[in-house]
Amino acid sequence: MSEDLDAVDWSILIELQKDGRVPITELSRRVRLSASATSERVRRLEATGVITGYRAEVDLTKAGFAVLAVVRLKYPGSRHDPLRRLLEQRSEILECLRTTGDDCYVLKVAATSMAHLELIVNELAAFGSTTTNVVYSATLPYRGPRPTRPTRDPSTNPVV
Amino acid sequence: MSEDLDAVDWSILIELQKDGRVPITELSRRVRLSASATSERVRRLEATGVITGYRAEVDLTKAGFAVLAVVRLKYPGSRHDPLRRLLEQRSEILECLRTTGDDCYVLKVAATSMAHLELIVNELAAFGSTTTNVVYSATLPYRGPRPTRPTRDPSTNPVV
DNA sequence: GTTGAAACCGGTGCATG
DNA sequence: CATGCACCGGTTTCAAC
Repeated sequence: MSEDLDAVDWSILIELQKDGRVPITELSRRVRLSASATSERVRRLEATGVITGYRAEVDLTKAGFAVLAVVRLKYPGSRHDPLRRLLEQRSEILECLRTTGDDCYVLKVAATSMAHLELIVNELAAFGSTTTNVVYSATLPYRGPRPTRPTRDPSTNPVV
Repeated sequence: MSEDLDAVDWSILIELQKDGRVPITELSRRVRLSASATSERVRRLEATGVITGYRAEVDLTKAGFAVLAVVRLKYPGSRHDPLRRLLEQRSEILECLRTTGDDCYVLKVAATSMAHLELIVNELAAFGSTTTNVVYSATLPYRGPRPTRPTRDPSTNPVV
């Protein structure tokens, strides 16, 4: 399920997450590797699915979405198809995570106005009770994963 | 604050959000525009900040993060600097949104194991009470914004 | 893993309509 | 905004080490 990544692989991932369009020649300089070796590493990261793709990042406000909200949905039923259909139709729903806990789903919703947000939340409320938090600002905008130094915490005991 | 985007601009944004590396020539075919006009549009979207950048997308599981969680933080104090410092240090925290409501912050945390997650949550708990939901799966993985047809909902009244 | 050289695209700039 | 062309930079592939 998970791939073995060495320090160089991580360097490459960090650079490509910062700028998905750096030329291989420039990337190879930054990771201190030859262009051909760098190229091969990137090809491998793509082939093994570590890199799932390259995307342009769009500023929500500039694109007309003045309101961002996190909506939690408590979904009593077990029939999840109707919700899936709503996710398809409603492009304002940017992300939907199924989670443990009382709230089965956590959604990220972009709206052009509070009235617009109300509309979406109304549609979601048809499925269960919702809790909405409007986002003031991204204290930390989404960033991709970075390597972890192996940690050993003495206060934490094994599960079994 | 927000830029005026016509249908062609949105076509371009949709394509570049799907594949941030499509050649201009291919992109121009998809949006049915000449290469030079397409190039100029893209340049403008970048210059006005609608497109904030291009990023490689990394699969969390393949990168060794078996556990993803949404952590909400109820932060009683008003001194937010210590939290900012933690966000800097802890690369496992992928995103942090400041929101309205009882929970001041919503964070996305990637961990290699439940023990690892516990470690991070312990650190966050130093700031306030936390609520953690572990993610089963992304019912809808993050997707960027798409255009909205102007909606007029009769059941919704103006704010003032 | 490195280096170097070739062939191939793709992007940019410009002129024209 | 479309078309065509020349120029240049980056990529890919291949060799040899």
